[in-house]
Amino acid sequence: MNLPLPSETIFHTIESTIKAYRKFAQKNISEQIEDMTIDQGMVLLFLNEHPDLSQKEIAELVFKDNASMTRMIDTMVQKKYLERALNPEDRRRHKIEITNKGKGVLETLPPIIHHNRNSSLKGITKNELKQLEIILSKIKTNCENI
Amino acid sequence: MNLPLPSETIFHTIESTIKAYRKFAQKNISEQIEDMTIDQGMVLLFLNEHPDLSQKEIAELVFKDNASMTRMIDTMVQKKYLERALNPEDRRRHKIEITNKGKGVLETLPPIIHHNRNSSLKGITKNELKQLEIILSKIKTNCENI
DNA sequence: TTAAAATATTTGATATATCAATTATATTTG
DNA sequence: CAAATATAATTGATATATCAAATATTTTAA
Repeated sequence: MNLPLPSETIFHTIESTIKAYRKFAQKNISEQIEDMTIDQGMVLLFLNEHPDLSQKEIAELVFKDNASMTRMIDTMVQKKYLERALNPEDRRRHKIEITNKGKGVLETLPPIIHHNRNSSLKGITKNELKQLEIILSKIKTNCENI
Repeated sequence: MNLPLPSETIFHTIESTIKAYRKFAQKNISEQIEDMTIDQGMVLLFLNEHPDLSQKEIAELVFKDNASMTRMIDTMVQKKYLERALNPEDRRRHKIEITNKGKGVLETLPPIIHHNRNSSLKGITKNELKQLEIILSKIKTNCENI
């Protein structure tokens, strides 16, 4: 069969790139904010912009499943970044509210993230980014429509 | 600050692509092999090609840390895909051996993986793949050298 | 309008991720 | 050589991933 090893494929490159970015980004966040993961930070950013998101919707935005999101929000509630309130409009959903501590993080986080994105994309042209987007989207579409 | 939401960045695209591929690949594997994850399959492929790999080396190849690899191999030993033997050359390392059951998987797995890679890359030119590789490597390098 | 189906969330079980500390063995250095 | 250092693997603690099943509520349909 002579199948190339996983380490010789583009999927390995994709995976190693996103892991390198996550590690880099996490390091820069941890230097300034105690006890805050990238994913928790993203949850805060999304909720800040779209306060009516349900857990399920947040889960999709950060690529988690519902069960993981339940537990992630449990943790963030424990750490006082979030509070769960009932949603009178639909009592199956919870309204997730950002606490003052969470709002504090939302002051500190954006410049860090801005720096993370900028420095990891340094030297990459607008056109390259566009190409990257196009090619990756093709792969994604292939995986989803077969 | 007006920071774009994570969902509007290239990192989101990268992440969603690799997740889509993993989901697609896992589905195709699960249809034919009971109880086998992509990562476990990769461990088998690497060990088959390079039988002297240490746990630490395997861990790097599949992007896990040592602790995860210890437990992953525990699981694969329990499921009879692998056996741990002592390595007389260096008794800190274990020699990981593939069982007959593991060898059976190595017959079934390669055509599935070949199909996964081929169909997810359908319609993508050699040149596009090369571009993808180049651009991602730049991002990775940026993340690792700052 | 009530029964059935759908939806959002939670929980349980098991695997994996991650960090720090520990153990066993090898290597280096004074 | 003996002590210090380095390396490979394990373990403990906690968080997250994933699937399946359960719960609560809402929507749909007979």
